[in-house]
Amino acid sequence: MDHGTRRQNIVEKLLSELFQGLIKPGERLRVERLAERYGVSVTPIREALVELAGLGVTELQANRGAVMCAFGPRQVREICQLRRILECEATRGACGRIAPFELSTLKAELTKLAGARRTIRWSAETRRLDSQLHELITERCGNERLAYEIRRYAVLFRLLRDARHNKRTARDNYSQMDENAEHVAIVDALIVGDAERAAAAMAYHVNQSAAALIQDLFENHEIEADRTPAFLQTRTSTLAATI
Amino acid sequence: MDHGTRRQNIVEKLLSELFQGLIKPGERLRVERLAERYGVSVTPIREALVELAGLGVTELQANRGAVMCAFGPRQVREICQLRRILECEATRGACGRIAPFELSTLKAELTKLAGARRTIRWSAETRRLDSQLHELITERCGNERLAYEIRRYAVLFRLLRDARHNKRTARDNYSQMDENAEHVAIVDALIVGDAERAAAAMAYHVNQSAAALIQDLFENHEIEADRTPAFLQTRTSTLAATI
DNA sequence: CGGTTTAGGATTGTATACAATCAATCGAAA
DNA sequence: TTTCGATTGATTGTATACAATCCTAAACCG
Repeated sequence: MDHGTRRQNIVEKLLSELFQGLIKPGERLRVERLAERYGVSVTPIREALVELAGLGVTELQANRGAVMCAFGPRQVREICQLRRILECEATRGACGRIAPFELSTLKAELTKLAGARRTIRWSAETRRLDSQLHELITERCGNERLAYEIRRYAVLFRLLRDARHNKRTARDNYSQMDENAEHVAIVDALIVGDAERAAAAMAYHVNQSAAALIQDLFENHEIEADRTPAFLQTRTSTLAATI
Repeated sequence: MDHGTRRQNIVEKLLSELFQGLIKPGERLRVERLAERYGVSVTPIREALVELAGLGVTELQANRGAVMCAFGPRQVREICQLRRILECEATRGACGRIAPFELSTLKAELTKLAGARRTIRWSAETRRLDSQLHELITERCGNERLAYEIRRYAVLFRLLRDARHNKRTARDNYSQMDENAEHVAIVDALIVGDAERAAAAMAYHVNQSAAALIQDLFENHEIEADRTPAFLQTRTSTLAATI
């Protein structure tokens, strides 16, 4: 039935459970237990853990198995920061590599949507155009490897968004700031060929969605002190060791 | 003996062989053959292939195994471009997070080395300080995930440098432009806290080493036309399909 | 009483056996 | 002759059996 796709399925399931808080950071992932939980043997489980380690969400310790890495607001922020770095560079690269025709078509759809009533259909269309814009920029960025890394992170991002969706109540589902305006800003800059402005618009857009993500996923979460203080306070001990 | 580390060993060996041109792009990697070649069973081979797929050097096709991805000047350039993106951002982040004491110590070593005679010992010291600077910036960049990705790419980069070293004749081993000067420029900018100048210096440094790498690895290679032409020439057909 | 050591169980890592899938070839019918 | 389908061989993906390693804890000596 699913012969040949078990590893990928398990990767997605484990990621999803992690993002929903069902697996706690530091928890050991025992292959046998996971195998019986998902109704498969340990082989695809092990391979999934290797893949997850490549994504930086599990740590493989030799002869000691896999443990979940930390996951909280800070980690989400870091994921989004990395996504911002990658997508901004892709936007710069894509500038001048996308036909004006494509851009104007996209812009027309976006502006039409920006003025439309906010229904379920509107929300779905917004997400569709979001994916379309990001994928267009990714595939035209001129650097296959950059595109590959962006897609790797897109998986993480999509599952984070799903986790957010599961957690959210239906109340303010459409109250988010208008993504379409942010998209139009990106497209406008691409149309006139201003790479830096396009990158800046993309940075703003990614930061906005990052903030919304963290807000909804961890709104009742204890505030963690990750505004790192001046280096001298915390680094003194390590300084003595490294110098 | 090497119980628990076989996967990693095989990852490194396969990467090394790829970078030396012993495995051709598009070639299918049959697990059985690799298993007997390396004297292990197929299990660690399979896991290594999963990990390599995460690094973007193999492609896993469901029920059809793994094939080597393309590898040439273009791919090396893309790897280096990504490294530049990551390390530049890390440099920005590390600005203000490294104690002046550490920076001045490092600068003293670098300047001393810049004036020294170019012996084998000089070369080794240069590489040592190169690693030290990059690792310092990486671990202080303030973003654990960014650091993780940089280290992932550092593996690729180290093996590329090794492959270059194997290919190089002994002749002009030290004729490279002075890396130490580039390092001093980075450190200087960090000392005065100018994040953008530090990032620019890092960009220059990474680009220089990328050029040297490509030069030595592919000097007799056919020039490939990857200065992508205006989009309209090659993209016309796909345009019709996607719009 | 404290520290070291050494069985025991639990868990991982590796090898191997088996099932599912794919590609290629052969053959038969249109 | 060409095209469609079945068959077969090769190869992958999965399950399971076994070996190596780690963690715990109790026994043993100082």
